[in-house]
Amino acid sequence: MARTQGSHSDITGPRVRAAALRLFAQHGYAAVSMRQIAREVGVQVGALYNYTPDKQALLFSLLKGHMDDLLEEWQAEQRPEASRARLEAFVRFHIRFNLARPEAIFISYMELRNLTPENFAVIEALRKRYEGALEEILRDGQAEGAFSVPDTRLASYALIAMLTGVNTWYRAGGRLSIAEVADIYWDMVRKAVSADDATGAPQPA
Amino acid sequence: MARTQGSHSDITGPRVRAAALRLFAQHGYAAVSMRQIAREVGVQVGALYNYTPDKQALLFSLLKGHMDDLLEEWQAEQRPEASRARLEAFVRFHIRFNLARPEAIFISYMELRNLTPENFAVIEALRKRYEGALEEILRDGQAEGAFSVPDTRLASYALIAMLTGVNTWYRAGGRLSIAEVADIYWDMVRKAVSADDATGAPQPA
DNA sequence: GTCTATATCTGGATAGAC
DNA sequence: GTCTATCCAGATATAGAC
Repeated sequence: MARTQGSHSDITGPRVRAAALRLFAQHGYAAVSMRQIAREVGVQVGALYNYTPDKQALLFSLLKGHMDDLLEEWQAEQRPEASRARLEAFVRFHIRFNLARPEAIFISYMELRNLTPENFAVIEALRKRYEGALEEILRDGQAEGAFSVPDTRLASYALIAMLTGVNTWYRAGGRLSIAEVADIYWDMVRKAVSADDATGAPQPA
Repeated sequence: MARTQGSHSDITGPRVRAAALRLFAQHGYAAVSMRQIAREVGVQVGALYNYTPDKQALLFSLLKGHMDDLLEEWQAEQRPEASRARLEAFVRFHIRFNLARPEAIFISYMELRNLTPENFAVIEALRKRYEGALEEILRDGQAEGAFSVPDTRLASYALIAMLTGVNTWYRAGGRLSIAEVADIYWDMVRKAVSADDATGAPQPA
């Protein structure tokens, strides 16, 4: 910081992205100025334009990189398994992945409307691909009779929302480890998609 | 629109709030200018300041009014019933209430960080009161043996997130009515909090 | 690659006439 | 209560020296 001259292209680029990610997550894209980002990096504002053509491209690059990571890591997780095991893997992967990068997750949900229409379409397509993976698991399990999920589309929306919600309250160093949280959520998911005999009827106390 | 003079305090006030709600929901608080709001209402910018001391107060007023409505309507819904019936009432109320005012719900989640710390504390306290109502239902049901929810705090977060997520995909005039959506979500919630015998063991196909 | 300086624009908010 | 005009701060982005 407070450096006044010199060339550091190798490290400045990542620092610009890191600063933008942090500031966008904290204050919101529209509320963050290029001056703020420059100050955080420790350069003058003009220098930022060596690394991004404009502010919009910076946001898009962060979101695109995040979605690419997500799809790549989920691909690497794939095993040929029964639906129930695949669903459990999805639940645990989603929670673990999201909690490892809360800022990227946050801007991925909050800043979609600040993308240009073209950029939005790209991100949206990737998001649908990921969420489609969950729906496919539910469809397969329903077909096999492992789950009782009459509307797999709605169920996939419901489960994604529930799992993603972990990021709104989880704080590292709290009462529960990530694995414990995943255990509890998996238990709820497992029951939510299961067949039971209590439909409508009151349960025995 | 395009009107150039005259006094309309009785109607301009609500129109300012309506325009702000719509624009904040669509573009985000930070991205919307007072000039845009004025244009939407059909007045000049200076006139807005007859109805709000500043832009921040306008946002706070919208969020506060929304939370007051929410808590008031939920109170009116209360009946002395068994936990299971109270949970069902919560699920149906939450979905119905949220789908009736998507813009207010949207800014209530997206614009919290654009409140001043004092204003944020007020809204946050009201939100906690509402979410606490759900947790209380879960605690009661757990104590009565009607539910199997080891961690009522986490379960309340999970269910709230799942239910609130409806607003991200539901569109009026689509395949399902609000009541049908509520039926499907209630079915998942009911199972998620129920006791079952499949813990860990694979189910018969 | 970074700096300083600047062009150009838009923002929130206010003053005073009507 | 609304309008017009304006202040002033801050925004994105660029130009040209080093």
